[in-house]
Formats: sequence, structure tokens, C-alpha cells
Amino acid sequence: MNESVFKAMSDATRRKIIELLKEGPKTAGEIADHFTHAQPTISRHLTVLKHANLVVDQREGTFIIYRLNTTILQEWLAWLLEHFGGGDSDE
Amino acid sequence: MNESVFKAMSDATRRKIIELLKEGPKTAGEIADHFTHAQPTISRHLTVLKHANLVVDQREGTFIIYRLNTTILQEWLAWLLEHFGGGDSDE
DNA sequence: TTACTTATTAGCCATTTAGCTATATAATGA
DNA sequence: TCATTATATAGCTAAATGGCTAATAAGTAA
Repeated sequence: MNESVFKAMSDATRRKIIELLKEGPKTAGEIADHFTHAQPTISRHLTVLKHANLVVDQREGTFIIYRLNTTILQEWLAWLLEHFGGGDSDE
Repeated sequence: MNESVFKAMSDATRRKIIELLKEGPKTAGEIADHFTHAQPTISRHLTVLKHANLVVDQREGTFIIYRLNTTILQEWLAWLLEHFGGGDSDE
């Protein structure tokens, strides 16, 4: 599993962005509106998520629309379950 | 969900320690033997895991035995599934 | 072209992180 | 008590992180 996904998911702001994008695609501005951070700060979080391939972006006029890459998220969850789920030594 | 668990799990060395402890309790030295890092480095990783309550330690003579706190690990996985699992907007 | 809007990139700073070596602590046994 | 073993803590450094403001880019429309 790609280390960058773990790093991306280890920040509370980025996890909240992921949760927002679960509702559906959103522009960078719509995402930023949910936080008190400065807008460039959110932009950088989006870049981190993009490098982890957890989100994809697409320009639409002056807007940039972000959407969740559900595949990566689900692969990450599957990896976690495989490595850390179940299998208690005294199960 | 406690932020410290995410931070603890975001490091590859610590995840490997967790995987080792899934096999059963181990002393700090046994754990350190699985890595090329210096012993104090592993000791510090164990402290991070301890503060996240992912492991517990118990002195046994000169040894200190670490064991997994499976409850926390499973609660973390459950939280992840609840927040990020399923629920694709186009499912 | 100019002005406006949306968003990113650049550059800075403070804090955290992860590694190391050296030192300290705790338990045991001679 | 002294030595040995197992482990943690202290103190340092380099790199990464996350925040900010200021500047830049990209698109639209007058």
C-alpha cells in the first residue's frame, strides 16, 4: 500500500475533505468554505490528496472540480482490514 | 476517533510493529531485532504506539513485554469503515 | 486589453517528526 | 556492592508538515 495514502489520511482536515467529497464532487472553493483555514491552505491539502491519488481534479471554466477516487480509498480500507483486521491471536 | 491513532498508524515502521504484535506479545528487544534502526529509535516508536493506546507494556524482570491493544485497533478500523467505507455516491 | 473571479504556487515561519549517539534507569546475579 | 543485560530518556540534527500572506495563472466577459 502506498505510503502517501497513509500520510494523506493522517490529517484531520484532509479526512474531512474526503468525507465532503463522499457526498459528491465539489469545487475547490466549496470545499474551502467548510473550513476556517485560508483558501491556499486548503488548496495545498487538496494537492496532497491528489498526489496520493485519493482525489482527481478537472477544470470547468474558472472552477476546478474535485472528486473522490473511490477506488484508492476502498483499496486502502481493504489493505487495512487484510493487515490489521480480525486475526486476533486469541480469537 | 483519536488523532493520535492516525498519526501512529501513518508510519511504516510502526505499522510493521503492529503486524508483529498481531502474532503475539514480544519484548522490546525482539521487536527491535526485526528492524535495522537503532534500538532507541524503536523504543521511541513504541512510545508513540503506547500514547495512542495501540499497545500496552508490562515489565517482566529486565524485559518489557509489549502487546497489542486489539480493542483500539478494531475501533479504529470500524471508524474508518463507517466514515469512508461503502457509500459511494453512485452505488 | 482590462477587470474580475477562481484557484494555485511561491516564499516564509514555527512545529513536529524520525533518526542518531550518549547517558540513565531498572532488574538480576555474582 | 559491582557488573551485566534490557530498555528508556536526553539532547541533538535534518527533513517534513501545516499554517499564513503575497504573487501568479487561467478563464470569462466587458
